Amino acid sequence: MAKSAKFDRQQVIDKATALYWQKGFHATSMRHLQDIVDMRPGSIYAAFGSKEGLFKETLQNYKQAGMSQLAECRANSQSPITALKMFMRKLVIEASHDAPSGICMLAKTVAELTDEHQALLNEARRLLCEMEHAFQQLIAEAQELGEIDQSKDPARLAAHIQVQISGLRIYGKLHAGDALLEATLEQMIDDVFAYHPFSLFCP
Amino acid sequence: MAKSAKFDRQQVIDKATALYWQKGFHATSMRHLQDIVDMRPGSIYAAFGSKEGLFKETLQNYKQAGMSQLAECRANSQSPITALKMFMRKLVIEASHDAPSGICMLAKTVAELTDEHQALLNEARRLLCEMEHAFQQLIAEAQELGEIDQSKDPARLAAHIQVQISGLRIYGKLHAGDALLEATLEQMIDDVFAYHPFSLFCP
DNA sequence: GAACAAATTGAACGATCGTTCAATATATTT
DNA sequence: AAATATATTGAACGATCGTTCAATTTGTTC
Repeated sequence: MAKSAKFDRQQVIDKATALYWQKGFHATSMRHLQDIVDMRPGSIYAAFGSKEGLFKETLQNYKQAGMSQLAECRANSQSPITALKMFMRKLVIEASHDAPSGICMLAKTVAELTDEHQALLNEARRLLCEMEHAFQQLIAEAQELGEIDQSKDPARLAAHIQVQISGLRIYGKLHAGDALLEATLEQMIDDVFAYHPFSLFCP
Repeated sequence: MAKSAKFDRQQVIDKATALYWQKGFHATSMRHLQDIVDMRPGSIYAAFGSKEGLFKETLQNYKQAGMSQLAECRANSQSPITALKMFMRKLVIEASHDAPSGICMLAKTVAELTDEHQALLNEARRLLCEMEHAFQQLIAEAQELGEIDQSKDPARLAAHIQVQISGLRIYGKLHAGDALLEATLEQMIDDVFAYHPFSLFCP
């Protein structure tokens, strides 16, 4: 045995996640990263391998945080649909003020990267698909509880949620600052669950 | 008088648009741009001022092309709703194979940029809002024709379209390569107009 | 065809990029 | 306390970044 690393790996990844999330992969420099996490280049490269390696870990960290939030919403809700709605509100409305970027980090990465960084692009895709799958499970649970028609395809509904979240978050950054933005977003989120394909009463 | 520029400005802007659209603002280098448009740095800077200046022109060019496409859809359709649906299909489905990026260049720019490039970010916002306004006009026309309930707010419906387009295009790049992707996208576009808030029959 | 004006060229600028590595510091083990 | 092993440091690397500008080319005017 010899000395062990003195930095807190999770804290470093959290700080790196915030910076990457805010600026995107290409606009984030290793210099800036070094300042934010207060480590010298050698230490960072020893711990994470490369700019891409660190980015990949932040993507996974971001997804894990999202999963935790979703689980927390479920724990604090009586029904899976209420949980999903609460989760959407957190992402779309709260995140539009506080978060490093109004946009989902995974969606932003999918939008930013090209074949030139296939590995990272695929990782972001994979993680976002896992989020979609978590939505699907929540929807299946809602079907068992009779909150959603059993005949509907949970994968379809999960895809619908995915589309709404991405679209609403882009829309939120597009109209950031507008007086009526929050009310509009609230309304649109409510509508997602009040009408097709989620409503029991509307075909 | 003296000699006039020998390059075709529109051709140059078109090529620059494609590159910026594909790679994003930060990942596009002036070197690469020089190769693509076959001009030396001095000429580019004389004509466009800076990397940001050229990017701004490509944003405007991209929006103009989008407006033309929308007008073409309207000209080839009997109803404004059909035109809107045709436009969405072009953007979401065709663009997912051919286009430099599956994502709308304006939405991608809104997602990518931060306060650090306020001017460009605001320009992308402004242009995307103009697209939204064009949707709104088409929707108002549909209301006059009785295709949509007069009581509904055209701005609301236009916002809904904006959200769907952004969301679907992200979703398309997320699931690029999936066998059933196209069918899913087709279905989702049809559903946008078959149910709330567009349908006459569903509340 | 000489004089002029604008367009084009390409070498070069300083700054910053991601990354490396020999030197040094510091825990743990013997 | 000496030996060992790993972590940390920070200067430095070559490459590339966006941009500039003196020199040159080229078309127009007189």
